[in-house]
Order: sequence, then C-alpha cells, then structure tokens
Amino acid sequence: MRYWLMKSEPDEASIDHALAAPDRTLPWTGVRNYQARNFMRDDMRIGDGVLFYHSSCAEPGIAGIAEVASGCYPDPTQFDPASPYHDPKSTREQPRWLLVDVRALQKTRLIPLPELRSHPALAGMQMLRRGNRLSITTVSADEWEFIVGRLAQGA
DNA sequence: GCCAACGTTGGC
DNA sequence: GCCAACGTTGGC
Repeated sequence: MRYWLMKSEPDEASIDHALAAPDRTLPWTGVRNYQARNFMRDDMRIGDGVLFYHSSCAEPGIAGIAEVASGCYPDPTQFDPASPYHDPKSTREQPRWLLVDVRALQKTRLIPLPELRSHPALAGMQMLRRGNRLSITTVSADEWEFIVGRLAQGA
C-alpha cells in the first residue's frame, strides 16, 4: 500500500465534485507530465491512499482523503480535439497519456499549504520541495499517518 | 499579474 | 547530444 498526493484545481475537480460523482469517483484526466504518468502506470495500485490537494486557488491545501479506484487506462481527453488536454501526437493505437480513477472517501478541513510547511514531520514531503510542480507526488507512510491521523482531525 | 522553477521543443 | 528559447505550473 502506497500513498500519494494528487493536485487538482478545485474549479475543475474539487473534493466536493468527487464526493458528488457516481460512486464518488472521478477519472483523473489531464495529467500531461511523464513522471506523473509513470507513477500511475508503474507504481499505483487499487486501494492506495490519496491526499486530495486543491491547487491554483485562493487557499491551496489538502482538502480530502481519497483512494486509487482503478488501474491505469488511456486518458480519453487526449483524443478529443475539443479538449484543452488534446494531444495531436497521441493515437488510440499508441496513447501517450494515462489516468486512474480516484474515489473520494472523505472531505477534511482544508489543511493550508503554509500549515503543511510549518510541520517538521513533513519537511521531507516531495510536494513541499522547492520548485516542485509535479501534479502527483509520493507520500511516505509516516507523512500519511501524520496528516491523516493528526492534521485532518477536526474536519 | 508577477516570476521562479522546471519541462519540452527543436535547431544545430 | 547540447542548449537556448519557449511554455507551463502554481504560489503569492
């Protein structure tokens, strides 16, 4: 069992959107970075824990807990010329981009980015590293325990 | 809107 | 393969 942090812009897909979706599950469309794709392809397993992070918004931070709900499969938006995620270099025979389904488990209180940075226990978090832009990053078991078991209380 | 940091592209 | 130019991310 591994743990992940996945960024989403709440205007597009917030924790509330996920909780309101059928089976509380959203296809995680739009990943267009090879390292993030490879995490989904090579390392994610169904049932892995996910910290649902809101980015590019007024208050960025962790907004909920989720889980990986499917194996990876081609992201259909890459084939859609009308989609902002369209990739003309991708074909159905050889798709470049993959996604997994993510099932929301619970909304937490919003745990803001500055609060995450303030905890020495989280100093090594991949997403807190300087200049990090990856939309999917790894979370250690200790970091998961600290965030889910401590910071997320009082939701 | 600014800008630091990083990834990708493409000419050579 | 190098690397400059360009595009994107994302916090502030």
